[in-house]
Amino acid sequence: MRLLIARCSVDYAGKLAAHLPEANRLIMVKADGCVAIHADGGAYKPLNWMNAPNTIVEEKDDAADGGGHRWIVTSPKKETLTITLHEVMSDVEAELGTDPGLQKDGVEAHLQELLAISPDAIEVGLKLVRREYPTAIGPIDLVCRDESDQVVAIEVKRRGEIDGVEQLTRYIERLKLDSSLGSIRGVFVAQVIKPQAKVLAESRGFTWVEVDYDELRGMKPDDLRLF
Amino acid sequence: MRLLIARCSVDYAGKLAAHLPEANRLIMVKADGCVAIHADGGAYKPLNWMNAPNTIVEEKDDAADGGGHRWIVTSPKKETLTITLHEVMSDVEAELGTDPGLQKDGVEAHLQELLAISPDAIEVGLKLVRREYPTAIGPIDLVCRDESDQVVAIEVKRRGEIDGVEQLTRYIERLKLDSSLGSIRGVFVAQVIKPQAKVLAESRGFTWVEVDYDELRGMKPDDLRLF
DNA sequence: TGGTGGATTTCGATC
DNA sequence: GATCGAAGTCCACCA
Repeated sequence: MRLLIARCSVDYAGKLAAHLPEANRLIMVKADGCVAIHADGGAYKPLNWMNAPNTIVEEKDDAADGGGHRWIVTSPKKETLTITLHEVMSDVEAELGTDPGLQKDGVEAHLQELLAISPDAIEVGLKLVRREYPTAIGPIDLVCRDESDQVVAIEVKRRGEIDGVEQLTRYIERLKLDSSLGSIRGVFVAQVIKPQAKVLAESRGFTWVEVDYDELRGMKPDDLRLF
Repeated sequence: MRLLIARCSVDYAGKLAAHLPEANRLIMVKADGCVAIHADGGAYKPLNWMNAPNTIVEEKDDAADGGGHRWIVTSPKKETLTITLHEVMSDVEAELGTDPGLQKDGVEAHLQELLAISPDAIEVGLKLVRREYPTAIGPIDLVCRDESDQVVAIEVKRRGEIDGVEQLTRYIERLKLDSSLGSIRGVFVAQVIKPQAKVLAESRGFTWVEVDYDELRGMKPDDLRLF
């Protein structure tokens, strides 16, 4: 990884066109050839970047002031990032090696897994029929039967938004084509559900449930915990 | 901005739980207090991060090997990032100042603007009735009338995906409540439309059109160009 | 390799 | 401050 702190200006031409006026910034070049240009603020997203694979050409540029030079980064997809270096304040290079990677716990997949084990957390008496129930337009997160044996289609999200309700709507629509299942109802489950999504769910005749991940995890055997 | 290259291990507890085993990485601390931990590859997204605002506490940690120390980053929202530094290979600090920011050209707003000027690019004979046509569930990008004077509702996206078709569906549904408009049809317009979105659009009775941004821009007066 | 859906999405506009 | 939609989204999974 190479880290350059420099006064620079930048032009990008590719999926759109973008320009950065001259200012002090960090230019990060990773081992895989990807380039990112960071300002001193604004979350983790760089102002401008080029993903790998890239070819980076460094050229002396007499036109640039301060005897500067210029980096031209090009990707196979006709994208170009042009970095004009006006003044380099720092230039550090380091070999980091490959990263063992990130272990995660608490994403949607885990939530779905926990709910498959404990459907009671959604609604008392619910029994799992199938997880990832296949349909022509994609799998339904959970399909259960309630105490009165009615089929219940369940869409699980970490954060419940309007898209999730639309998704559930399409699934239910699809399930209803299969007359052998009897009448079907939908439940929208998430850790947090936005008000608009609640309203849309209700207007579609679905119920919604907000569940607590830590409580759910407390319900399951410890050996399923990652750490 | 402070840039630390170090052998470190990291734990995050917040919206989820995550762990990074010991390895060499870049730790970036920006002026606004946000922290990002980068590996030497993998686009611009860091392995782990904490957005501003944060408080960073550095503590000597006799438990850590190599006489290392530990950074504890906490946000007001009960998130915690714990960075254990085993060995610091480089430590650079620089004042970058505020950034003038990025100028963009070619985003959805520009596409919509261009299509409002040249609806012919969508379909010959189309005439604009209104841009951002208001409805109770949000504005319709473009409402036009075709050569036979039928009302045409148009949803514009940079990239056409299934969500955009759903959006158009809701708008048309809404417009049909207003009987004064007569019969209405929908057109889905984007620079690129995914196959699934094409199929869904057709099944909803909409037509779809892929338009070329550069060609469109060629049609409009030069003074509207940013650069 | 391309399509699809999730994300600690981030970011900006608008209410 | 909450909400909503766009994004050069990134990313993993799966066909």
